[in-house]
Amino acid sequence: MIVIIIVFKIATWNVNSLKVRLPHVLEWMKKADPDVLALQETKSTDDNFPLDLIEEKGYHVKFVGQKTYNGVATISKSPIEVISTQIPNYNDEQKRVLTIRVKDIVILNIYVPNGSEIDSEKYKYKLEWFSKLHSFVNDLQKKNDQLIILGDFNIAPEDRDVHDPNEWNGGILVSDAERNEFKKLLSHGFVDCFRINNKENGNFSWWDYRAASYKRGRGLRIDHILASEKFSEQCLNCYIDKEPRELERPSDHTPVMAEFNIQ
DNA sequence: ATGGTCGGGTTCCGA
Repeated sequence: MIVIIIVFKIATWNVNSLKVRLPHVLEWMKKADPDVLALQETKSTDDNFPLDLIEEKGYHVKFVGQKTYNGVATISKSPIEVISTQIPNYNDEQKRVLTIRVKDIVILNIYVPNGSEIDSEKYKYKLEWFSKLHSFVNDLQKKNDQLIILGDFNIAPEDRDVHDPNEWNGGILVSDAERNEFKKLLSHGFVDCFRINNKENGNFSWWDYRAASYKRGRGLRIDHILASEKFSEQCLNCYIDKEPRELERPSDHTPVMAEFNIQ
């Protein structure tokens, strides 16, 4: 009996300005060969989006941006159908969401608000944003079996995702309220792909630019790929690639990629 | 050691 495995690779990367990071992105795509790459913090208006430079490499891309802040884009080797460029029924000026379909897989690319400080206005916005996300995800689940939520969640789900849990204890990105939002996604039928096979601590996707955090290993795992439960059974592997964090002028985040058997 | 460094776009804000 011959078993055919078709591997479909889905990745996420907060690039912190696509204009600055496009060479890193194209180089990484050549190396890692993702079928889909979700980008956050493009910081590009739609007018200025480097559409031609991506399409001339043979990729498809959809994007939603704004001036100065936020912005998300999703690049794909095969054609993209856009489902939504926002959370429906949520009047939010900030461009943080892009939902697409590629090959019967629905992929929700999110840039979760950072939250700034506990109990700040931005923190309240982060929690409100999540409440709207949950109902959107619930709707998507009704219609789609193969569902991916990925992006910069700005949440380190557990202490093993934090370089020094005591130092971070209760702060932004690790507070109970934020972690509960992440847990709620898991309890509503999603699996954190990275944690299927890797239970270790010390695996991070973001290191602050300041205080030589990367060199000192002071990171957090805040970029995630969640798969709907049934689809997660097809996940073969999920890894964080630290290599781009070592380049000149790196993003403060590094890519995360999950591989699925779609046969 | 309670700071630091990026990016965008102006002379500061957000992360």
